[in-house]
Amino acid sequence: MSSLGRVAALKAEFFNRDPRRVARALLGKLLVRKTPAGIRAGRIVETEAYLGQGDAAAHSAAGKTARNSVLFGPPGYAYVYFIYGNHYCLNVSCLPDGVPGGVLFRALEPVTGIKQMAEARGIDLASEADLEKISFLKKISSGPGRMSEALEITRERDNGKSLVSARSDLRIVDDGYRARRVMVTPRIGIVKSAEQPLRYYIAGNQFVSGRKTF
DNA sequence: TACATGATGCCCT
DNA sequence: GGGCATCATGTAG
Repeated sequence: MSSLGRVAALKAEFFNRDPRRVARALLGKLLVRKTPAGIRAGRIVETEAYLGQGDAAAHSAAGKTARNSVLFGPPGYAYVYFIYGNHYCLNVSCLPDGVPGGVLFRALEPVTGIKQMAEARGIDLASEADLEKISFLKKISSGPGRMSEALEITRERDNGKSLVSARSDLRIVDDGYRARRVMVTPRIGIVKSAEQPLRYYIAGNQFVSGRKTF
C-alpha cells in the first residue's frame, strides 16, 4: 500500500467492541482493495451499526445460520451478502468470537484507483476532467451496492475473509485523517428497529448516500 | 417445495 | 419522485 503514503492497518482489536463505537471510529479510515492491476481505495464516510441483541434489523437477530455465521465469529472479518437480486453489501464483524454484531459500509469518497473503480462500475470516462468532477465521483461509491461494485466485492470472493490479516487483499488503514464532525441518524432502508440512531456519517461530506442533515 | 421479502440502485417521468 | 429488476435466504407448509 505504498502509494497511499504512511498508513497503519487496523488490527482485530479495533473491531473487538460495540458496533456503535466501531461504526463511528471507522469514519475517515481508508478501505483498500489490492488487485493485480493496482490499488483501489476510498475514504469511509458513512457507516451503520448492526447490534446482535435487541436489534430486529440485524441479520443476526434471529440467530446463527449458514448465511450470517461470520457475524457470530471473531472480529475483523468480512460479512458480504447479496440483496435485491442485484447488489452486494459489505460488513465487518465486531465483538468477540461468539457474540454477534457488525458494521455496514455505506459510502466511500474515492481516493486511489479511481479509473479502475469507474470501469468496474461501468461508468464511462468522457475525459480526464471527469476525475475532478464531484458529480462524476459521486457515482462511483456513494451507496453500499455501488461501493461493492467499485471494489469488485462479492460474496463468493470476500465473505469470511479477514480484513485485518497482512495477507488480505481487502484491508482498512488509518492515514491520520480525522473527521471533524459526525452526524448520527436512523438507518436507511430498514423497517424493523427503524427509529434507532445507528447510522453515522461525516458531516458535510459530499459522498454520503441517502438523506443528509448537514 | 413454495413463497415472501429485503441493510438497493437505475431509469424514466 | 416512483416503479421495477432480480435472486438468495429463511421459514412455513
